Amino acid sequence: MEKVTVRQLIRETDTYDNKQLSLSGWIRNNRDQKSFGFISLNDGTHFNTIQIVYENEFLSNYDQVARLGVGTAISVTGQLVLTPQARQPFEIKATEIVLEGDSPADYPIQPKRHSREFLREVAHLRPRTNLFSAVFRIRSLLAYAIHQFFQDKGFVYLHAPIITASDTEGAGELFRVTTLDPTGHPIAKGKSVDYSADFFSKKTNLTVSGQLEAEAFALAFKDVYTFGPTFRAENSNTTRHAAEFWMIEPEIAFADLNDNMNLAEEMIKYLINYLLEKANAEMAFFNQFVDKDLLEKLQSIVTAEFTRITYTQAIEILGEAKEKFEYSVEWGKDLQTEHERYLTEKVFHKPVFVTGYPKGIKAFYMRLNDDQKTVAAMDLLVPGVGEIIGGSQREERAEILEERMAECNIDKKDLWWYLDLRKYGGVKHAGFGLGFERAIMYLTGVSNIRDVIPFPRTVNSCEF
RNA sequence: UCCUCAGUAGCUCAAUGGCAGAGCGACCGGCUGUUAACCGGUAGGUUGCAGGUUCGAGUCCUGCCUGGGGAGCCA
Repeated sequence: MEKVTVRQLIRETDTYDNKQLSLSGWIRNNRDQKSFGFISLNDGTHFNTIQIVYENEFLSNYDQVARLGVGTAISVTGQLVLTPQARQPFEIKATEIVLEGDSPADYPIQPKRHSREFLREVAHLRPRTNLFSAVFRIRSLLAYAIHQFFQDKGFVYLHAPIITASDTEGAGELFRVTTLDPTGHPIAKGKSVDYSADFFSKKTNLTVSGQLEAEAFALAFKDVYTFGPTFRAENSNTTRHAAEFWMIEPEIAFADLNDNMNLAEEMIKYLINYLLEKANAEMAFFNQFVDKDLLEKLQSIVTAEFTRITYTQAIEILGEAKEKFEYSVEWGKDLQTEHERYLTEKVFHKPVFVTGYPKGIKAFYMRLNDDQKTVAAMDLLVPGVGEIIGGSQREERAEILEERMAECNIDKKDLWWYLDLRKYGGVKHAGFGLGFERAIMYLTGVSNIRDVIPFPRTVNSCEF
């Protein structure tokens, strides 16, 4: 007897027509009648379920099977029969159904609509629902697509360190990493902490970005990317922030801001095309139940050229807008969420790159423009999510970089190795960071970051 | 951290200050092709917690807890 998966049956239905086969999975729904019944079975290999038909006549344990509830694991032996006139293209006529793992009546997932909030409380069971089955298969596919995109271009994949000693970027609060015992010596109340006694003999933290290390590798391999977890201990309670999230950070040498934007745009389009091609069932589901305009929106982006404007132009557009903003628009101030969303959703209706931000609101490593006032930064704003990518051309001129570090109160000694990169064969280079979860949100229409991370870590929440 | 809304059966939600309810799920029964089936019945409650006002509080007041949404910060 051939063991098959739902995925095989759906993809190669014809080759299994009328064949005897066996498969195993979990019951999504069981509808019994007097002498026959129907089970919707999902085995995890495909988004869709398949229908198992069972009849009293052929099953010795009909009464037992008829009582099996949602979530029960079973193995089925039977024959595949085409049913072109029914709602499903084929079904399995069971000759044997074996109980593998019972699921009692208090199983929390029911064949009905649940709130996302409730499902977060049962994060260990929610991947068995349609929505989360689709989300997490997309997450897996997207990770693969990202590797394929960069690997096809010859980029080298860099594993940036998770534990670092550099907290220079100022990107929010850090998670301290220490082996010191907080209940005793040498952390005494009211005294400063002696980190020389700590594991690394210095203050260390979980990384907030792999960018600085990626720059080092870009100046050896030319084109590199990181793809790994990053951490922020920021007390932010929004649908777009998590304490632990993944970032993709390509870094390209002998390249400027335009090359950087071209890469970002090409990557976004590649990812959309990849999903439209490889995740039909899931994307159709999102389009039907999560965001009715999703497919239309994504398809239009694949063919559209992303808008590119400067920060100064953005300020002008916002200044002339009839919209009333809560925060004032003024050159030198950072764009607020409401401004970003207005630009991408109301003015351009597609992704927008904003470049050339004032140096005062951007990080020290971004390359100073000739006007001495702005830096070669870029943010990619997309409808629905806001900022999805932040990047820049890096400052490759050692003197100017040191000046900027001084302005930003960064000690040269802490980043001696970063300055070395300018000293020895330093060239112009650029890179950007893409929030992996934000990309998933954008591509699926799911609006809460807690619903695209398998077991999300947010403020006050680290169950599972 | 700030603003705001909410918390009632396992879930999704009702209930003018006056008998705490429905749908789904569960359980029992019915049904010869169901599609989150359908039909009949049964069980299921410390109304988030602690106080207060009132003849009477799910409902009003105070404090706390938890969650959602928005903002800041950012990816």
